[in-house]
Amino acid sequence: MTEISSDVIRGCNDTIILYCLLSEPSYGYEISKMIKTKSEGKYIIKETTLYSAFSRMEKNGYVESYSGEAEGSGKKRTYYRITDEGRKYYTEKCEEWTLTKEVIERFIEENSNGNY
Amino acid sequence: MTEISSDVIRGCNDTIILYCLLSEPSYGYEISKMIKTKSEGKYIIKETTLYSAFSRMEKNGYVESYSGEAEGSGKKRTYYRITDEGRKYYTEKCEEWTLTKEVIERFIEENSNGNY
DNA sequence: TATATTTACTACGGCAAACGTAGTACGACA
DNA sequence: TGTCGTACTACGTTTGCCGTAGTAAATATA
Repeated sequence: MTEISSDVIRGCNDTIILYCLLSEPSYGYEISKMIKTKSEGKYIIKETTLYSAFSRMEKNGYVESYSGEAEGSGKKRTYYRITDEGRKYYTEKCEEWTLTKEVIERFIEENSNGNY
Repeated sequence: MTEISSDVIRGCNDTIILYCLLSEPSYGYEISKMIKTKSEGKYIIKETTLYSAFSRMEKNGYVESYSGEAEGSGKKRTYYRITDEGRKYYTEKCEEWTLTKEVIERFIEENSNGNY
């Protein structure tokens, strides 16, 4: 069975993560669940990929981290909040995706299984 | 102005190049022209990217090279021909693209310029 | 005729994102 | 008591893209 291409997704992990932060701050584990759910189990982001994306994006000013705690317990988590720069970056990435996708599709031939 | 994402294209260069070889063998310079034309100038593949893709794909058995000469002159060129394995690989890559694209698009928000 | 541009590559090294492996630590559950 | 889920961190490898540079022949331009 065909699987997600990690080489294509490579250029989109930042976009995917930022999407998950658009409405409210979140943290690693929750985001990985969101991605799994939203993709209907088709894409499961690797932990190392996720956390390295966080630190890269924080360095670039697209997200900000703060320490919060899980409800009930006093356990700490690192939350991430998207910045204005991050929103701008997300928008640009979406435009870039649309353009790139259109170009790539000129070189893609859908198989004609669907012929009838 | 928005440009092609080389991080997204990264996973697709092999597919793009193989597409150019589907109908007949070709060589580096011609393929780079084909890509530029077919993408309406939006994607210009780097020479190093192209030639390293050739050697990688030849190593993997997706293309075969042979020495031919340009019409008129006795100048030599290296032509590439897609193999059966290469065609299979191309088909798989297309399926993978379609699946990956569908997943990514769940995390993309088109800007609403087009609202009317 | 001299020079620049186009054609057609090869070699080498660097970079960045993804990923494999491993390890830590705490809480819940059985 | 031990396993599973949660919530990470550290470290090193791989892979594909790309910058720079160089070669060389053919063709266009001055």
